[in-house]
Amino acid sequence: MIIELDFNSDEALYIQLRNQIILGIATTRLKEGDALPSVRQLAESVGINMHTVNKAYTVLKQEGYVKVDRRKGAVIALDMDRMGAIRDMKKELRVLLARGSCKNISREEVHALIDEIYEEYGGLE
Amino acid sequence: MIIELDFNSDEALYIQLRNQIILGIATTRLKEGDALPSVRQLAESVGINMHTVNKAYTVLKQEGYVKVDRRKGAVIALDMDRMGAIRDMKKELRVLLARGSCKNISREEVHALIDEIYEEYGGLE
DNA sequence: TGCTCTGTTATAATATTTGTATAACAGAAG
DNA sequence: CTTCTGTTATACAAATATTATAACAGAGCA
Repeated sequence: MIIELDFNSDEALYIQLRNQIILGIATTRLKEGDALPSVRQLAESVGINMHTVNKAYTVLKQEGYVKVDRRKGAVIALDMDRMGAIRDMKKELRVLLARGSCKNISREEVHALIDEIYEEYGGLE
Repeated sequence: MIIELDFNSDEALYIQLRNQIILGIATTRLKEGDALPSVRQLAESVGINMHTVNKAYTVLKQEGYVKVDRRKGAVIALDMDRMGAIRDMKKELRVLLARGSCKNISREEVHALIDEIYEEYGGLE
């Protein structure tokens, strides 16, 4: 999987990494059981420090997207805490929708946006 | 408007402030033209430093939610950059939906969540 | 005029976060 | 026995977040 970082972004590098890997899982480019590159390997290929990659992997582990095997490295392994995930999503949606509402983005437009994104990534379903 | 901060949150205080004010606008507790408390006043009432409040106001200004008048203080004034707002929302939704998708949250469930939030705040429409 | 309120600006100090840099360790694979 | 994993322990630099004082100009008001 190709990973690209924006070094001028205000988003931390390890967060960008995390997000891209989650996107990869959602779009089935990464599947349950797939191994991620080793921290050193990915660090070198992207041009950042090993610890930054390690931090991304640690976050992914804590959030239930990968399990880390000392021999194989990080492996996609989804832990289904649906309740927690829904709670988190709702909390973030509240602010996101409020921002949209202030900018005259209607409820219908938000629904449409979501459908658009689901169609962008055919595999996201 | 009552503002409460979580000092144990991993969210920066000025971001929490920003979010609560945006929520206030979306739920019509704050309306166009309403004045926010002065930086010193709000800082004291919440128990934080003046500069932290000032930073929140500065961000709100940059993002087009308030205008700052030297005599009246910060006043709700929405600048309608719908295109920009939609672009921002879409970008954030992509990651949010991907996270949900990994946790087996369906497209329909996301739609339902959004409707739930809109109904929570009757005034958000 | 003088007092008080606004945001603004300028420093400074401190703590936390982010990212990098080396280095070493234990466990597993070959 | 070498090489690959992740993990851990430091250390350091840079940026960010928060607090702390202090002063300034403009406006409101008595």
